[in-house]
Amino acid sequence: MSVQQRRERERAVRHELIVRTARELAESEGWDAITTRRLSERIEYSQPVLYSHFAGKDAIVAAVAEQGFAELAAARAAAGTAKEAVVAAIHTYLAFAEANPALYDAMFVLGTDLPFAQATTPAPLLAAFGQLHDVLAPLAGDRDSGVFTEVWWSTMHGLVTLARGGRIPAGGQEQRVAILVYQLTGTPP
Amino acid sequence: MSVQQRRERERAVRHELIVRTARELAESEGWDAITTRRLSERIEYSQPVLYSHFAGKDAIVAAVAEQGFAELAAARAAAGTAKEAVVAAIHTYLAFAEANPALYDAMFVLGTDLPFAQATTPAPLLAAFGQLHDVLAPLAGDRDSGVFTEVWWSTMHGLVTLARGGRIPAGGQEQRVAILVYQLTGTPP
DNA sequence: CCATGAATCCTAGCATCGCTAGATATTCGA
DNA sequence: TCGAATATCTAGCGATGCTAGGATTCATGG
Repeated sequence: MSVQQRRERERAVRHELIVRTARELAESEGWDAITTRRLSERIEYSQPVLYSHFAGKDAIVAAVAEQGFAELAAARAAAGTAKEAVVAAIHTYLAFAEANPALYDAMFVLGTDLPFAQATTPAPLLAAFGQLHDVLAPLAGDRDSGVFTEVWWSTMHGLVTLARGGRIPAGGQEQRVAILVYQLTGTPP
Repeated sequence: MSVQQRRERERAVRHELIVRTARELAESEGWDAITTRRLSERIEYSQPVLYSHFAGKDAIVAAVAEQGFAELAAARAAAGTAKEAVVAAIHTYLAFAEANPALYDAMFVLGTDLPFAQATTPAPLLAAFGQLHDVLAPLAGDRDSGVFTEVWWSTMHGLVTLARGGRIPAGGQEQRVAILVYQLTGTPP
């Protein structure tokens, strides 16, 4: 039985190698540059090996995305007052997106058929949304805190994607965050 | 000289045919289903004809996007009070995105190398942003109205893309708009 | 009215893509 | 040490965006 265990261990290592390599490659050259051939070359295996681990390229992207959900959930910022918590959460979110653009795309832009807000939604994703909810809920007033969170998440997501696509100047995010905080808390940051 | 004029006219007609067909095809089957072969078959010309009109597939998408900018700018809503104008603008924007998902993607999601907020930015795009700015500026208070507009545009864009990707339930947009209006104007819609 | 030159368009092909079938090499148990 | 099962690779399929070069059409000058 030990043989099989070793093999499963080796498979798991290679599985992780594929995900890590895909992420590194995407982060350095963008998802468009990720082809199964280049990826297989990087991990020093042939193409079909990828398909013994994943159903297809989309599944690899999804695996990278899931890593991202876990990391985003883990990037919990230190919380002081309610307002400080909101400011910290916003900066954490935007910094995460800026530091890991390809990862962010895998999570929130690509693969529009991920199971979100469903029974099969990945736990780390629920955790990440839950953290944002916890921080924003105190500011919701008499409005539904879940919908309230969705709206402000949309704002942050819009800021990230519009800035990344060059639709709004990439440089002015601080000013926008200031307005965001003002709008949320009623006072400047 | 008349011959050349007729030819230019025919070229313009075919140019418009390509853009219109690409848009229809994208709207009915999604941009992923748009290939140069399928597109050329639809217009009943061979593939290379496309390249005599456009530098490549991206340029065709960009041409479709530019149509969208013009239409969005033309979809100016009737304005009453400042608040009514804001509510109308939000609904106009979201309705536009919902009615023309592929067009919206061409405008704001695909082709991240479009010239936005630059000297070469298409005039209809500036017009569309300017209209949004005119509506939102009265609510900006002491904050920069341009940045203020960018933030709320980001919110709407986030609502559109997250809902389209299934990240937030597609059904609850009305509730989110209500919160959006409340947050902007201080009173429920 | 015809031949010539240019403009126009299409056939055929290239490199690359995601993915897969069948052959080959490797490894383990008896 | 040998046979069987497992693991991996080579080779290839259909489809992609895009392009070169030949064929066809067409206006024009004699």
